[in-house]
Amino acid sequence: MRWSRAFIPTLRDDPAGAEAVSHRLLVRGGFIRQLMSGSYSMLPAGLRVRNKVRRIIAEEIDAIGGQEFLLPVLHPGEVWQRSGRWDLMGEELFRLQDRRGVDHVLGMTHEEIFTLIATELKSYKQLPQLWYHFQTKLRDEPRPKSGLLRVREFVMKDSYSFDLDAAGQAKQFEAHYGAYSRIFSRMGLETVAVEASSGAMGGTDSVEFMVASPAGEDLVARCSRCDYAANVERARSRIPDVIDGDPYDAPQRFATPGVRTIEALGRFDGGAPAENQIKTLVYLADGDPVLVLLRGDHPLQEQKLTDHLKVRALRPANDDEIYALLGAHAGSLGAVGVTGLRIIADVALQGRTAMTTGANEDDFHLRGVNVGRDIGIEEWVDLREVKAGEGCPNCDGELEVYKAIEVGHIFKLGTEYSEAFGAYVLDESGRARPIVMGSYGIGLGRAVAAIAEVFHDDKGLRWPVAVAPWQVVITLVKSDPEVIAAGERLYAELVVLGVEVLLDDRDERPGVKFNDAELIGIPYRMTLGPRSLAEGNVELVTRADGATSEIALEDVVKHVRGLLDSVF
RNA sequence: CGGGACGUGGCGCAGUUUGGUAGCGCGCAUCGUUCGGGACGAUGAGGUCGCCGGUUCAAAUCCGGCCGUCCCGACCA
Repeated sequence: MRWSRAFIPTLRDDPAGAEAVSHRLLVRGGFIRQLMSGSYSMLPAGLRVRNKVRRIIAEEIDAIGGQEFLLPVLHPGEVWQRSGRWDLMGEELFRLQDRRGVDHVLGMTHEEIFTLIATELKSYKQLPQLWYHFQTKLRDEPRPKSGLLRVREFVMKDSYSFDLDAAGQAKQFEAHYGAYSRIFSRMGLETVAVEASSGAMGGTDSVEFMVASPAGEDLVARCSRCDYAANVERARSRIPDVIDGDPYDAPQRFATPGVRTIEALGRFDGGAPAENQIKTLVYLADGDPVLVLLRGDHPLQEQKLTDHLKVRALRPANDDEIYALLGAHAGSLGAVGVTGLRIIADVALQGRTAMTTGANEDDFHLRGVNVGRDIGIEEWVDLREVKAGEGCPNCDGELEVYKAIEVGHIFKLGTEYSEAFGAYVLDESGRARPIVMGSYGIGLGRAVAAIAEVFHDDKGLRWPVAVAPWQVVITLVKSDPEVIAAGERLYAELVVLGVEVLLDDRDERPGVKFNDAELIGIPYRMTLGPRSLAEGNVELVTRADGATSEIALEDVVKHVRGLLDSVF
């Protein structure tokens, strides 16, 4: 491609308001343009990168037995009603009606439609199956952000596995685990596979592939010693026991004027340190009130609570709702003597005695509370959000916590969808069995953005060769006929070799060309000008490290073959 | 949905407080000089000032409503 004919609209200034580095650089480098909130056009350079990512994914999924499909984006609403997700998905699901007033859905994922096709499987002899497609997903995100990292419309590779039993499903899950590791490593991304919450996908087990990045929206807890890693939505940790004071015969009420916070009660004369307090939170789970108890210094991990309750909408109760339920305001709440309300406690409170908590009367607290004796706790659940520095649950190492981008997510779905749609096969004994499913997703745009988040410097992007829009740029430093001729010869040689080359034949000053090449991040630049030409050389500059060398023109082909060996 | 900010040539911004013929930088076009690290000069093209309504002799500027975008939070495979 000749740069003078290519549409690569680079910009000198950052786009207004853009926060994520990848977003700024992808816009400035002429890879993407925003159409509206959470919706982006791919420009030629951007599409070239995305297609590289797409091909890597397709190769690796094909390698584990995948067959490519293409399913529609427009779905009948009835299908989503049958799976139950018409109600479950809430406002994130785009819905519309056709001219006859029939409900439709814009697909946010394709479990339903693939399962519908899987109803044609009739025998265990047809299993296992692994089906996938690359298709646009639409999600009415409440807040799209960070450029391509969180959007309302994006293309995802989603695959679906179909097996006779859990053992077969586990095998396909493992195969995906391996394929995903290879996919991300081929893109240059270092990923950590973490235990994750399955959220609205349902199912039993799920693993996310995470790329450490300050632009990430997830928090990963990872052991520095063993291989334990989990999304904080799921992560557990080991914490030291607290030695409780002498038990009381019964809780003792005392006045705490003006004390409204855990911290204030810690400082209050006659109060208690945070780890000796019980924090009482009131939540509404699909409208039903729930009391949630944690140690005073422990934050609630809301996703853990959502997962435990298996509800759609969870939110903290507001002041009025709290007062109506407990007769006191936040800051003086407690669960002692409360009946008729669902009470869920974090496991760190198990066996604790001589605790202090609110008395459900403003400006009063209780001390000497024995958790097991004085509170009617029905459910003990791990609800605490782990902190960096706490102990690994699996070894004596320590956890670190860092931000990460979720670039892939694999799920064990079980038989939820196959049962809903009647996807059954007959087994060897002639018995009908629901197909055991898995689903596995990678968002193309998010992967591109994640790579950009990792591979950039103050000059712009530095694509790994495997995903670069072009592998080599030939920069003609002067528009002399000899230079142009030499450049075109070199260009032709490389094209024949199968190299993706951009020939910068623009009538621009060298500085502009160098800066643009660095901004869009082409891995190798060959500079050709009168100076090098006189010596029969080209200058080769590696974008990643700035390394510069002179190469004899006749050796270039051989040299490039060596450089790009890995992608040929 | 709560909080905050913004909307002015393709891009980045000033001008709004105090109403009076719309400006700057980059980019773009033509010519000339330059040109191995974002050149310089000259000339020029390009704007419904987000939209609708109101106030006024007069609105980018004041008032009301709406729309859009971004950031923080809530939310979210």
